[in-house]
Amino acid sequence: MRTDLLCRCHYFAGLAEETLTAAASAAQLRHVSGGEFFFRQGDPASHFYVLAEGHARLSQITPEGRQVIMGLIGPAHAIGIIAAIPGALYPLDLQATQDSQALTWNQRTLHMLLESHPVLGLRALRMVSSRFVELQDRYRELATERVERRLARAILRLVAQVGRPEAGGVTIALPLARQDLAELTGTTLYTVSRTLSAWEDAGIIRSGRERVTLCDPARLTAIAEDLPTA
Amino acid sequence: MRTDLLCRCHYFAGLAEETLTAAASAAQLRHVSGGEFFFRQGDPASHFYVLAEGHARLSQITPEGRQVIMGLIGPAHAIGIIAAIPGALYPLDLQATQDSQALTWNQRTLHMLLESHPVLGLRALRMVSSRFVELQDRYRELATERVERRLARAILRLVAQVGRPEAGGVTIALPLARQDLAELTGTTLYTVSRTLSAWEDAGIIRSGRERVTLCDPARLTAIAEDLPTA
DNA sequence: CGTTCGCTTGAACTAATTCAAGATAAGTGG
DNA sequence: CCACTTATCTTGAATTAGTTCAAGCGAACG
Repeated sequence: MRTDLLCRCHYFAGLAEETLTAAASAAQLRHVSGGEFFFRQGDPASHFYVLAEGHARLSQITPEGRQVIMGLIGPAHAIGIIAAIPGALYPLDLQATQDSQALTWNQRTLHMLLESHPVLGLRALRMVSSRFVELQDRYRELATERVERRLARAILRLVAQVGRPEAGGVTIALPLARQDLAELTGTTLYTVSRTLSAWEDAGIIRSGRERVTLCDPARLTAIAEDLPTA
Repeated sequence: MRTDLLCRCHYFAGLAEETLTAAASAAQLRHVSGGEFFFRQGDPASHFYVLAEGHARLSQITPEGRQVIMGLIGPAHAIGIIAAIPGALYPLDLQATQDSQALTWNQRTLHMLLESHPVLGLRALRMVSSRFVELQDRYRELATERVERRLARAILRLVAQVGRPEAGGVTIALPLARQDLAELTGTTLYTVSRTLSAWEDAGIIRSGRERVTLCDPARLTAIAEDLPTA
């Protein structure tokens, strides 16, 4: 079942059976309780992780103490390939938001794997590059777009990532506070609350305590893409 | 002299003589006139570049036509390692802002180099990772900090990168319009102009047409870091 | 010498933040 | 089961940082 998990993860998907079993058998299992940290910003990058169960939050904290969420991590996400680089430090926090389990490889194991399966090196480059491109897009959004549109995009992304179909809509299957959405989109909890309220009045979403259900994806997409609101 | 250039570039710095000469002799030289593009967003990522002479701008353009500058590139900067990934597309534009020359490797050459010199694979991962971390920092800045502070940081970075000492200060050795600074910091040319004017009145900088000279680095740093303005 | 391009500055406007107060919902313990 | 406590969310009102628009200046350039 470990190899199943690895298959679902972009980093390992489609690799030779032999590579997968080698990786799977070299992995250790680590459990982290909700609220605890897999690692902290500034720690030596000692381990590479593939989340097996639970959810976690990648975030940075500013010198003034304001938090910025760089990503929400679910099962089959790979995190921390930076551990392949000798001497590197983690650039952000990875905090479990629920009780979580992850497969993990330490630096030495990772190096052995990379040496005996060179394709993993190219995969690592591919993964970091694609994250880089995503981050660039978010940067451009933040630099040029209004809060409402950024929030719309964030919700669409989350629905795509962890949406659970339900009567009358798709619910984001994560406890997600207004504050979290604010830190994810670079705004304040008040603006998020106001915007969600407006969308709820318009019948685009339904929402409650730490919960958002998307009812009218087409209209939210129209907001995200600035299409005519016909 | 090609190997000299490579040595000054992070990607190749400190590698074995043999690797450097292999890379240098496999490279082609490409000339691009000011205003022309090395590559455009969406083009197949066919070449890896190390800029030898001139300057260039990495930028994205929004669907609405607003430009965001992701970086300013000078001699000895490596760009486009994404060409090592089969099937990848360039995620942004690289436009020469002056007549420029670059060493370049096409995909096939790059693969041969990477295969015969495995250290280059790790270097690639290291380079992308470190750019990723930088971008994360800029993202956090954009999400949490005011324009003045972001502008201060941008100028300090540029001074560090391409500062030329001069009587009474350090000048950014690049034609740099207010508009460029705006696109670099996610604001408008008007706000940049007002902020620079205020700094000039305060004696922190001197500035003119497409030119900025930093006179009082300490005070600008104080603004960037929000230190007491004693 | 006139035109262009980049820069400055004022004035009006607006999106978003901040602060404050209260409402709602979810636990907690008696 | 109910009162108490705590955390999340909502909403109004005041404020502000930054944008947008408009007009004009001044240096560079053909």
